[in-house]
Amino acid sequence: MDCFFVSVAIRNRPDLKGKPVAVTSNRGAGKVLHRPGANPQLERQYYQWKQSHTKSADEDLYRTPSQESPESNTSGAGQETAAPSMAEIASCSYEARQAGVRNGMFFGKAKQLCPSLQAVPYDFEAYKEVALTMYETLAGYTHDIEALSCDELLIDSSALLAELCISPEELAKAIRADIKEKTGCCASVGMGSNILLARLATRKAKPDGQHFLRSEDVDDFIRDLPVTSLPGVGPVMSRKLVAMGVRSCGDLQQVSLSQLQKKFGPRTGQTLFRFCRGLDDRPVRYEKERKSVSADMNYNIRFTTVNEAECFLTNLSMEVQKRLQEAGLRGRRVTLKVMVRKVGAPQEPAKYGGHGICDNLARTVMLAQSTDHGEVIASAVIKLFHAMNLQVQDLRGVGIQVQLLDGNAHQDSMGPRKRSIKEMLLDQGSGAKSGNQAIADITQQEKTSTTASSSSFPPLHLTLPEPVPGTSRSHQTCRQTPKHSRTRLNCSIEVPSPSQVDRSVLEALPAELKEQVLQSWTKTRPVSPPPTSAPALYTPPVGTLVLQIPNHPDSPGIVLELPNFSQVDPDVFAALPKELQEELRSAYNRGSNAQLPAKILLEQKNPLLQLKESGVGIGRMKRRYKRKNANSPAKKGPSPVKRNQATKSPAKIPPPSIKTQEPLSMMKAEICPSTSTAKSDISEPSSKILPRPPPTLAGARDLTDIKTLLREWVTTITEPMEEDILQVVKYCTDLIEDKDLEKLDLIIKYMKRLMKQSVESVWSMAFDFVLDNVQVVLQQTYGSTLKIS
DNA sequence: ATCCTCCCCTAC
DNA sequence: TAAGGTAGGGGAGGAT
Ligand SMILES: [Mg+2]
Ligand SMILES: [Mg+2]
Ligand SMILES: [Mg+2]
Repeated sequence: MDCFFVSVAIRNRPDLKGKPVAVTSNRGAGKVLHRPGANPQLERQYYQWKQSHTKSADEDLYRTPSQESPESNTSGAGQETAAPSMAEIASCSYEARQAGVRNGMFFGKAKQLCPSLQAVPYDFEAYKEVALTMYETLAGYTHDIEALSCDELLIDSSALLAELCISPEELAKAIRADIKEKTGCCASVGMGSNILLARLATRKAKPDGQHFLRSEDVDDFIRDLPVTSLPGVGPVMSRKLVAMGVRSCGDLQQVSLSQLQKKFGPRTGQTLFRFCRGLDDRPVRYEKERKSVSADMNYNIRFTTVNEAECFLTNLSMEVQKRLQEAGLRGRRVTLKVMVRKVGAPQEPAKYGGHGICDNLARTVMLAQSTDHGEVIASAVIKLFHAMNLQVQDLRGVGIQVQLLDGNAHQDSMGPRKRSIKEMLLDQGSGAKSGNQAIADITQQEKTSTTASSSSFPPLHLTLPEPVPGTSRSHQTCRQTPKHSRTRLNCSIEVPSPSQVDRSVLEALPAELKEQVLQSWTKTRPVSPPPTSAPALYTPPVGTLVLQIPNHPDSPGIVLELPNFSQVDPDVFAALPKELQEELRSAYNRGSNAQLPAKILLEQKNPLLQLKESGVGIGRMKRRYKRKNANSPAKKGPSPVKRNQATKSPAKIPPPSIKTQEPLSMMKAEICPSTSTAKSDISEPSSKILPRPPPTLAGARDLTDIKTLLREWVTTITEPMEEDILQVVKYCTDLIEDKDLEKLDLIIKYMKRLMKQSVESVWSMAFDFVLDNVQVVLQQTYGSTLKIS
């Protein structure tokens, strides 16, 4: 479904139809008050730099469609008061796309591209209603449905087509008309003989269309598709493929299976090999067992004390408890995932409350038995949290996951009752795969007026299909068993009584829930159950759609597991890599994720040591890198920045003194109580008032020292680490703040000489990165930039 | 070999 | 201000 949110939003806004529209939290102008010191370019350029320098040799290269558009406005500089809004666009209309607007784009930038862009707010209740109506409508045709998201689903239509004796096109047409009538939104339908082809066809069908990709046309169709069209091929794999000279599916067909498997692993290699030929034997899975339940919050995470963090973890655990219980699940494995401000990244990212540039870490623990209790989860994650030894004030995101869910867990014995039934069915279904079935992938798009009342069920004459998909056999067999056997199957999962059939089925807006979780930790009220706001209506199991079968009002009904809503239109992420979202997840964090050696644990418990190290902000991290590198085939030499810091003795606890004595300079804010010491005097907010010592880079302050450091850095290392580059940027911008432009100028020039003449082009790019950021800050601060000869 | 853990990547 | 969520697949590398 593209622009689902927009389609829903303009259902009742005929004035907006045909206009560029975006769903976003920013209302209107696309400008916000400028926050001094915010440097929106840093994160963007960091990402771009990363992207280009990981792109291996090939340069010119393929860029994924829709990924590029000229932007880079360094503007916004002149205006003291207004900065472009960094609210993300969750969904935008096709008219907006025409102007270059993309899902995931910042609203401020979108406004520049498309000044007439209209912002409309989220409306989760309406999404629920439309999604529900759409599923209800389709369930009137068949139950051979796999729900992919609130706006997208698969239908195994083989049985239905056989039964109705109509063509796929006719079916698609009928379905689309029906959905449009009932929801006021348009749906697109793609059809093919397997899931892959149906999906590819859907892409072609959009917007507001349908396409049947016939088997005999597949070869010609697929040959010229970019590899990114294939499911499972995103930006990273695309780059890897491009590096091998593979850009299109046709190119990919030329690569041998063994080569693909060698490069991407046995499973992924095989999938690539098959997909690029249009082959796919995955069955449509009517019931998928959920494998994990989780809750994450990666914005507005700012803690100053361990207690706050623990409190938040507790509340988040309660949220997970709630989701587990709503789903009727329990799990035995708990994972804590955190985002931690990357060393060298700004304390506050340009985006308000955003997580900025981070490292991701995750730790997992096995429970004695499965649980759905928030307290148990909380105690587990708090232990994990302490084992991670983080600086609480650098925490930027937290997530808790529960896995190995009851009923899913056992591979062999027990648990499988539900499973084996399903697999039996699926086996039969997939056995029929070879047949002529069509799988439809429904997509909703546009919206007109009428809102379908979700109450009245269509007295459809369409007969329900056989419970078992596909098999061309048995016309009669199925005829008798239809809904009944399927219903029984579903009953084994969860059948709320038919009375609640109507709404409140899909999950509530996560944002609201999170808001409360956030509120509650603020109040440092440790145990109180999370204020389940709006406990208003009774809610049947989350994500479950209960449907009454048309001509059988007294049947128990069927249950479709619907995917949860996330906060954004599912399409957002398709266009997202360009924006900051993906930057976070992308790869660069090798090495920083290693488990902390026991020794570090000791250090952390020593407040004195901790203080010193955190004063510079990189000591602790550096040691981690170092140690990791020592164990694994090191690719890069140690960074002089590191070495200067504290890494002298690789294995021993470093003498607490060494380099760290004076320069507690630039990262005042980091000089905070240690993480693990439960109590420690707090001295932070006052830091702004203190006179600021001159900026330093890894402890070096004098020009000569800086130069020496830089020279050592560039000459002894083949590939700079991101965090070191960020350190340099930080240092340079500190110089600007310190008004020491003369020094800045000298250093920039020195760096240019060093880095631009390096044989490694990475260094040249690193310089560009640094310079770009320096210029942006200069522009913002002084309205002009540095001239570099 | 097979598992387990810690990721990364991708879809929506 | 902004509200950057949720889930699954699978690879790398170590443990068994
Ligand atoms: Mg979609
Ligand atoms: Mg937004
Ligand atoms: Mg793809």
